[in-house]
Amino acid sequence: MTEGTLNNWQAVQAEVLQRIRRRIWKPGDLIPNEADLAQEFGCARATVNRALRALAGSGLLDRRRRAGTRVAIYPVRKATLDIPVIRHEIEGKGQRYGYSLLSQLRKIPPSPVYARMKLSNKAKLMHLKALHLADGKPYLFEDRWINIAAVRAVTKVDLSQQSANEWLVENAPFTSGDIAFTAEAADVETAEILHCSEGEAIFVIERSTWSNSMAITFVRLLFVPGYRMQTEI
Amino acid sequence: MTEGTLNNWQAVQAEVLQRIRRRIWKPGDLIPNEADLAQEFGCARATVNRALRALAGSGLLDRRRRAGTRVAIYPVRKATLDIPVIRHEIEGKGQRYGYSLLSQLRKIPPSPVYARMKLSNKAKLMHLKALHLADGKPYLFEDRWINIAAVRAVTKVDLSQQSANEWLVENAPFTSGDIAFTAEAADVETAEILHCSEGEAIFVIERSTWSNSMAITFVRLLFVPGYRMQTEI
DNA sequence: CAGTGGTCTAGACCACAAG
DNA sequence: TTGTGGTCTAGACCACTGG
Repeated sequence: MTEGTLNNWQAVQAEVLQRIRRRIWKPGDLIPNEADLAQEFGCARATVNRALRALAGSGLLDRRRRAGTRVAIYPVRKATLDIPVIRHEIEGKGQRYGYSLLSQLRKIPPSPVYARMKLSNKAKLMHLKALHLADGKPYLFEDRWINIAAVRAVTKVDLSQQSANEWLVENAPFTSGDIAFTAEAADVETAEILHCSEGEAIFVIERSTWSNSMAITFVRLLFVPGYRMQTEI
Repeated sequence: MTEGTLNNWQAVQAEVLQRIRRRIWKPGDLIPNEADLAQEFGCARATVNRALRALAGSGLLDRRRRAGTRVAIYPVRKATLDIPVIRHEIEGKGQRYGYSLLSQLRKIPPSPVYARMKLSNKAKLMHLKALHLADGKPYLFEDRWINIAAVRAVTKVDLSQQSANEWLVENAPFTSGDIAFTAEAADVETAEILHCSEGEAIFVIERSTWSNSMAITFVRLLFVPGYRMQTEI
């Protein structure tokens, strides 16, 4: 048993982690309450609280008022993905960024797009296709729909110079969104744009965003074959 | 301007968010320091601190000692993915879970696997192949390497009954790991196991975990075509 | 050097939910 | 009802880093 006091929340967190890993506290076990731990560790309850709250946030503990704190039976691991602006992602790898607007027009989208954006009325949206390049080579094909009603200013922007991605990030903050990841076979158009073969496996990110339940945009990002999205857990 | 005091951190967070969204504080702007905001909001500095810390955590603010707090120029969005135990993921959709161990043997892995696990010496590892089913249909093909030296007890477990996934979660806690997502074309073996066609686009998760820099396991999860990983942001 | 965020403390009250 | 975590407060000291 370690003697001495744990005088910061990281130390408390580390000690609790140890006890979970060494199975002193096993999955499903109820651990002592904050006040008792504070006394044992020789620190304030707020310090224990912060440590335990952090561990609960990363899925290792389950905490409920009155019921106390338990070691999670199945620690649901949480991976945090950073969704950077594409230009930054490319420049971050030390590559030269390129951008090319392929088409821009207003039209009524197919119903799957409506569904994803949770729109009901059949208004025209702005439809963009663009290609992002890394060191001059195709990197990502962007297929985007923008709800003009939600972000009128977009009609006055020259999207052949600044990508819709960046413009929206800076000018159309969203309050909620959802994101999905899939693998798809490249269709003819995608294959041509990304300089790959039809049918190749493409990593796809689909993202929708809303501002107070008003749809802003829906975008499909189709990455060049071999793309790898990576993070730490 | 809202009158009255903001007496909890969520309210402070909401107010700060408003000011960012209404562009009262623009990207790049230095915002008032914690003490000033506490006075303005009529709450303790700790309350402001917690609100701002949370916003910084979600990428909307950049905070540095002495330099102060700025509105992030490019709010790097963070998506949090839950990595559940596979059985729970399937049962959570209301489907019946099935599991089948396809093969289990000890052998020396190919060097790409060594690289991923950051192993140097050429010891034998345990190699598992297993199929997870949802309502009796193939859902996920698991191809896993386990470092026996790191988790000896695994040799005594009957992995045809309990999936390695679940056993490891409960018995081999890790301290760090990394995870990657890609799209790949199904090879012959995968196609056969997942009952799909060779060359179909497969969503793949690769995960490695370590316990204090000792490699525990490396696993490739190959999902049936059409799989969609989704989350909110 | 000095101003900023990072954290701790001791005490207090509150919100929730299990019994 | 009552024990638990959730949070706030006022004050304090510290760590970092920009000028």
